Amino acid sequence: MSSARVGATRPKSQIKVSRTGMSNFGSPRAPKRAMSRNEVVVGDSVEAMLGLPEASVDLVFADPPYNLQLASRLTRPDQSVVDAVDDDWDKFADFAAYDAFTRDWLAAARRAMKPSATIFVIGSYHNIFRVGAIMQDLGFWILNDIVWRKNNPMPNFRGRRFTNAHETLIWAARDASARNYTFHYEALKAGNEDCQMRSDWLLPICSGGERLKDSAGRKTHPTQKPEALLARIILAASNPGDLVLDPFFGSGTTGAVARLLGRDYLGIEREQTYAEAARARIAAITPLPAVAVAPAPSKRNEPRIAFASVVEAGLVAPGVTLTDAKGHHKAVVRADGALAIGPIVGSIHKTGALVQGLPACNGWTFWHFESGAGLAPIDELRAVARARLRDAAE
Amino acid sequence: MSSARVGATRPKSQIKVSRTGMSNFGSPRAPKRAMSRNEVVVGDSVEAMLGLPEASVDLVFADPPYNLQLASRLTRPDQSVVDAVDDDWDKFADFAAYDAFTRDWLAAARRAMKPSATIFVIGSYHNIFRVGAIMQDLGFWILNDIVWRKNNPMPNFRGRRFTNAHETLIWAARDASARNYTFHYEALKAGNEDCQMRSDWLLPICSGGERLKDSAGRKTHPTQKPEALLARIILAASNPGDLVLDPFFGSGTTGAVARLLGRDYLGIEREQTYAEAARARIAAITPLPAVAVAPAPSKRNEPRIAFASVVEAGLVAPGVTLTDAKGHHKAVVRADGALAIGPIVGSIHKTGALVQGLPACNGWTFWHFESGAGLAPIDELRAVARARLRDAAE
DNA sequence: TAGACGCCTGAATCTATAG
DNA sequence: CCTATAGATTCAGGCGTCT
Repeated sequence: MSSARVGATRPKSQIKVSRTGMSNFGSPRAPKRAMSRNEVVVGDSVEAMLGLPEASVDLVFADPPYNLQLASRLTRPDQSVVDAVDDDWDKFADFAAYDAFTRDWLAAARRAMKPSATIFVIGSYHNIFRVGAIMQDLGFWILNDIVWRKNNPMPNFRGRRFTNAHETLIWAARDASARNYTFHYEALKAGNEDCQMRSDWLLPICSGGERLKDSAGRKTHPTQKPEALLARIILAASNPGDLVLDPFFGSGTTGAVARLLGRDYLGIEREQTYAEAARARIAAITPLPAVAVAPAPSKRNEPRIAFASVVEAGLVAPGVTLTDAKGHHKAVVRADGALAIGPIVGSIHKTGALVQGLPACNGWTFWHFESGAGLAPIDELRAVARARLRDAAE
Repeated sequence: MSSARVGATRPKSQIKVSRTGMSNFGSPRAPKRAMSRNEVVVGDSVEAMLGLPEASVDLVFADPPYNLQLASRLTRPDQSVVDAVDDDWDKFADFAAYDAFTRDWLAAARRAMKPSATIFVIGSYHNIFRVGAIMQDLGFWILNDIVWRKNNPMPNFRGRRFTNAHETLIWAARDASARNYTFHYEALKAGNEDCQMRSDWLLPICSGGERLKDSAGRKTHPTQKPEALLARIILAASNPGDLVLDPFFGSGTTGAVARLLGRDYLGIEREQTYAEAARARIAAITPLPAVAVAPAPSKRNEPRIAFASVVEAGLVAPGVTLTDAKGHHKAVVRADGALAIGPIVGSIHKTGALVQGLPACNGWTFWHFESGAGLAPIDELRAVARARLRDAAE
């Protein structure tokens, strides 16, 4: 079981952290080396991703430069100066240059993704529309756009716009045909008052003790993302032991949360200073015990059981009459696992659909048997069969 | 005053509603005719917009086809069929065709916009990224992206994605240099618990009595937008008497709300059926009285008053000493309306900035005078001067 | 020690007008 | 176009200090 790889089985001292920069990453023509995990590579994102084996990554989180195009300085009403993102890495000559940059890194990320992998890209209105269009052009299949609503955003100081109170994430599969991507629907629902998790997430910005600062108290990275955001992403769309790639690693939130949650990570960061801060940050993380991060069991992942095997196992005898919950419809269990309604014979699903006049029906929940304590769905018999299957496997 | 044009001054019988289709709208070479208002034009959006005078529109709301790319029909868990958008107007051969369509209508809309006009475009993840990128390419300047959070979205029936619980609006000015666009910041703030309006709006979807239905109970239009959404947009970004253009008029929500709020509208709609439903809907609207829709007064729009004129009016005598709210700093009023601090002479703003060591200062709120009932800001004297100005004008 | 109070800060495309 | 100047403009939360 993959979650056995986390926690106590992977003591801190065995975490390999490369201090050699990007020496292992050459041009695309360089021989492919074995997959490296749990490293922070210092270097260019595109080059580094092209050095990875194709189809080797389970999940990508990317927080690319936003291309903010800030013209002048901004002061608060009290005349204090807003510490804006004016770093060189956020400067692009024009939209064409930003688009070319975006196409390059997205194509390289897509190449490294397994066919079942998905990608999350975060951005603001300055860049997210270009990013999304290019993703569609490259063949990514958008699954959702997600809104990170900030409960404590910076206000609009001039009163000329709406408070910019959110950022946007695009969640996409590698291809339109991908049907086997990881999405822990049930776990998210269980953790959300038993309601489906929506596309709008309310989370505070990264501040307080979580925010990395240097010895002088200045923030280490201007755009550090909150761990809660990464935790939701990683829990939703990956399994323990999966490899999470972050091509714009920055302060390393992705790596810190991946390690906490028993996932492997691979970070790429151009700035040596950020990479070093990220390594130290991640090294200080104690992974959660495996039991805390094991994927919740979900109906979808349960082994499939034929009704025939329920009959074969003696859990219900051939000849027994099943009914719907209200006893309106009746059908007889056949020895081959089909049901008979008079001359009509069909699966539990087909017969259930037939008597209701519907195109489809889940027979496991529609048909009931007399359990001794009243009517019960035959799904309960399936649960017993599954439990026996598990016992036999151990 | 422009708001005098609304309400009782414009009785229902005078609303001109064209029943002649797009006969007045020819090729761009056709002679420009007088601006038409409060009409629903049946025809192609691009052609109709190119027939409008340049720079004639104050606000654009556009709800273009979303290019949903639905592959097959979707059923709910109870097997009922979801009534999806599968109309011909939402079918495009590929992204290139959708992009070309989008460029055309956005360029035509931009041409019709006054330099001070703004545009709202609504979409979902299927199309909004392409729309936003093309808007930037055409020279629109994005002011905000706005998230319409639905408190009652359709659930995700397959449990393979997050509930798609929002749609995205892009709010943009015609040009990056536009500084004089309409934005009723104070009114929005006053209606939002005295907090600035954020970029995430929580509104229910259009249902119940608001939803247009035909005699058989089928919804008239598959994507009718809620009036509350349009009301917020129109109230935020237009003034009474302004012209609001909607190139994809559909069921006419834009027109109905514009008429209610004392704005003029111009709707363009390709389908005769929708246009007729929209006309009937709008005709049934009674505009609100002018006083209900008059723009709230804002400090920004008050006439400018020089401190010299406050002195000349005898509201404060030369030689009087002003202080800040805590009495730490002192300055003497000069006969010419400047302040003196020892040998230093400057405006109320410059001297206020100087004593605080700040680059700027609002002298009206910084400097105080002895009012008899304690210290009061000289802004109160300005208010008196303004009131006298108003009285004199009447 | 708990609460009051003030200071600081966050991915920001953040003014209007006169001359 | 430009420059100079008037003057309008912020919310939530963390943290340190004071009472």
